[in-house]
Amino acid sequence: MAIEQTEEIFRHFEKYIKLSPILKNELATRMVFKSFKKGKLIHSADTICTKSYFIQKGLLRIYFIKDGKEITEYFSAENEWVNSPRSLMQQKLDIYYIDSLEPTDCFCLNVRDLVFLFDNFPEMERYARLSMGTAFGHFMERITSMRFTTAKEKYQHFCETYHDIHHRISLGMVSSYLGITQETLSRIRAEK
Amino acid sequence: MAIEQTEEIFRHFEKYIKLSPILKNELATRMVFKSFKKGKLIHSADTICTKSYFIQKGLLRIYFIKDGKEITEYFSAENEWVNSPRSLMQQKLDIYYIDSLEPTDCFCLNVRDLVFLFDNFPEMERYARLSMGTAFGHFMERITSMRFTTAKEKYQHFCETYHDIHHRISLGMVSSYLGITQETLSRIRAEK
DNA sequence: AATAACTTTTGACCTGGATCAAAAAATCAT
DNA sequence: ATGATTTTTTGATCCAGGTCAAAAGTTATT
Repeated sequence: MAIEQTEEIFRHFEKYIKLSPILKNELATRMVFKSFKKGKLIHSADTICTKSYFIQKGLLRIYFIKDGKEITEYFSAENEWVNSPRSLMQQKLDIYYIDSLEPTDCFCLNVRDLVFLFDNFPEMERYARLSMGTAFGHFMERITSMRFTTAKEKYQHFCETYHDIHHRISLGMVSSYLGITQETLSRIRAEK
Repeated sequence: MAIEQTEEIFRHFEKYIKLSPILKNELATRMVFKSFKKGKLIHSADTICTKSYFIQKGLLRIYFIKDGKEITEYFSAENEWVNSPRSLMQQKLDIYYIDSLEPTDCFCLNVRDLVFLFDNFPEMERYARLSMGTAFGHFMERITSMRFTTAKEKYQHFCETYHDIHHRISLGMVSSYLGITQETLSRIRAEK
């Protein structure tokens, strides 16, 4: 991959670890740049996940299907990794689908390269541990926000968490993310 | 710490990584065995968390206080690590308290030793990454179980998740964990 | 054992948000 | 552009679970 495109993702890594020139080179060699147009299915639940995507620009949705309806698990935007976590790490099937809500540019690493990097660069293990810690904190906040809060408070929390992208996402996707109905969310939005 | 007591925790590590004799020795040297009687406050929100506890036997609760009431974030029992995650990792204050719901025996590692182990044993980084992955999966399941489920289904999911300990925990603590009222939980339990 | 201090259960009532239905608005395809 | 499809809004009704209150049961203290 052209080394000039890697600045952003390297900056992301360097929030957590120092990148040696050797590791930078290994990363740049292994990452593949990919563009998806809006509405593309990037990963399906009936395949094992073999790739992890780092979003440079765009917006993806991770969802599963319950009673025939798509339920949003979460959204991912710029500077975040996206994959089907259990499927990727344990190389088995899981319930999640991933699609693009906007035209999206990604860096893509396949599972063999990930394993290589973890096996040969301890700092990659550290990066993964620390960045997962950050994600963990967000999950705990989300769990807190889902108990003991009204639908309106849930929506407000959502707008804070996804402040710069909440207006790019359709009503139905947001409502299933929050665990409320479309109708209720529509009324909440109307009332101010 | 006496090396004979470490069998269980070593077995836990070895679910994820291979332990070299050197690492075993470092762990055994640094871990301190601690016993808490029931009802002891193990960590308070007004201190920075400096220790991580691995439960050998017993039951701990992680909670925070909202509107003067204790809200259970989660429970931890045998073979699990307990700490105030963000407080421990970032050495800053966070909202969580930890107390013992039963007499509890733990292995205790302080933050300096943790840092030493992470700095000197890449396999510890890997262990942390992989075991966090497991915890992550549980959180995702919990989030799913909290949306689109009735109070009864939430309680059933709780009983499955904490199958061998759900009867050891008081009503109020369970209901705040689930985000329902005590009264509702009492009625659910009564009805069969 | 008696008293005090929690914890759980039971009852009566009320409300936030679900459900069902259909109109209005926005987006897409030819 | 024009009709077709999808998304959002609005309305009417209903019920799961919240709130408040008080009784019953448990556990701890002297």
